[in-house]
Amino acid sequence: MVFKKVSRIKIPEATIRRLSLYDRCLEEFNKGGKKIVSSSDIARKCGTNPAQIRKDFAYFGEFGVRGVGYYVENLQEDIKRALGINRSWNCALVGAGNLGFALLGTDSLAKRGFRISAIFERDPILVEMGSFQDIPMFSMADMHRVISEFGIKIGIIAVNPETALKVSHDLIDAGVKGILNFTPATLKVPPGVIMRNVDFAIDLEGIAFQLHNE
Amino acid sequence: MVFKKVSRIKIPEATIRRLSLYDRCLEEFNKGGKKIVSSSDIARKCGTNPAQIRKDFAYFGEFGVRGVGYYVENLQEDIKRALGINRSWNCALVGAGNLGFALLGTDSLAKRGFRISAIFERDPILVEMGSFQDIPMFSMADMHRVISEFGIKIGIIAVNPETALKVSHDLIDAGVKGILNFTPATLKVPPGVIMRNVDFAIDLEGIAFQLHNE
DNA sequence: ACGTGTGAAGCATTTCACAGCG
DNA sequence: CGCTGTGAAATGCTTCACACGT
Repeated sequence: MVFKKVSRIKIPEATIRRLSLYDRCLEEFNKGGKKIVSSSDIARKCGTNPAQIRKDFAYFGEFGVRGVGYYVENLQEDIKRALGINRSWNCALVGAGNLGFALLGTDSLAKRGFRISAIFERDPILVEMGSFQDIPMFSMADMHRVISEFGIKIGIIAVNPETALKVSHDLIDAGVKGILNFTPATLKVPPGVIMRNVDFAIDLEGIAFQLHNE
Repeated sequence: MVFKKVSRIKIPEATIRRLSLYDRCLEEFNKGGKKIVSSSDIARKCGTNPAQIRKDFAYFGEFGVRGVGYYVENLQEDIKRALGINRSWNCALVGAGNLGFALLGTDSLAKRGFRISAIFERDPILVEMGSFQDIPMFSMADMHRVISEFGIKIGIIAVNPETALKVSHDLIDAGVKGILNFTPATLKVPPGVIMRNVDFAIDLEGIAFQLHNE
């Protein structure tokens, strides 16, 4: 197996998203006891085409064996390495409302290597509790100190839209380099900081549009 | 203003997403008392470029006035019409866990014309309550009957991943044509049914990838 | 013989640049 | 004159088809 240096080739955002998907598929193949898969196997399972998959891999190296296929376990390792999730990432959750609890309640983040290691919340009564599920909980005022102390690089904004702008500034001031924003607010970030939005309403609007035009 | 028939021209998914964004921006311009905006105004506010915006509009018609710009209110109407959200859509929420409550607790869906008009939940104790925030709550077994009676066309899956596959089948059987899936399960749908996935972990992996490569 | 890896072709989307119109 | 609307150019992404290695 050969692993390219990612160097200065621009890799399509779509490729990255698909790699995450492939990785999930492989998880299932693995559970099913499959040792070797072909690009067509993966394609069938996750609804892309085989050439796409091989091309996606090719950005990062040669992960397979010609005439044979891909060794499931090796491939998973390679993909994780390519994505940078062959390690654990500490995240800060800002906002302990229903959405925040939903994120804490699912294991799908932890399973993918994202550990929420601090919670920040406005409501003093909640903060009073000190922690939730063994994750320490702080007031908003502690954000700068805690995030730099913990060396947290990823922040998750799950507050109400009005507060989102201030929170994003505070996170960035504290040294966060990547933000996942669950509010519909359009937040601007300085270069060097990555920002990704999750907006249910936009997805629903996409659905509405399709249905609208039969 | 001229409004094209959407006819059989394929409109990029990305254009649809951006239109939703533009609409939000206009909301803010509107609140700020602005009556007329240019494509550059919108571009600045939501981080695209003016040509992109004009091109996006052009798929649907001529929304502006040459030499002048766009009348904010008219433009919003036109965009909503283009997206098919100049009306209200009834949705069914399946799963009344933290995530479900988070969706119910935010007004951002209602503000965009999506009304959750039925909740389905597995836990009998919750179902016993009969309703939540005036929205009737049913057991899973009632899904087929209620959805066809109410004429619901959009379903939101907010259950655990193991249950997601069955729920998707049940929704489709009941006549749902669009599904928003919050689980990481990869669900296949028959032609004629739209499926959109919301997967936080994939977005986080996108962030991790960027950070990983400086 | 088989399935990967990859240049080249094909398609889609974005950006440019300017004509058109108030 | 200014800003939209739009063909044409540029860019980016996906699919094809076949050489290559096992």
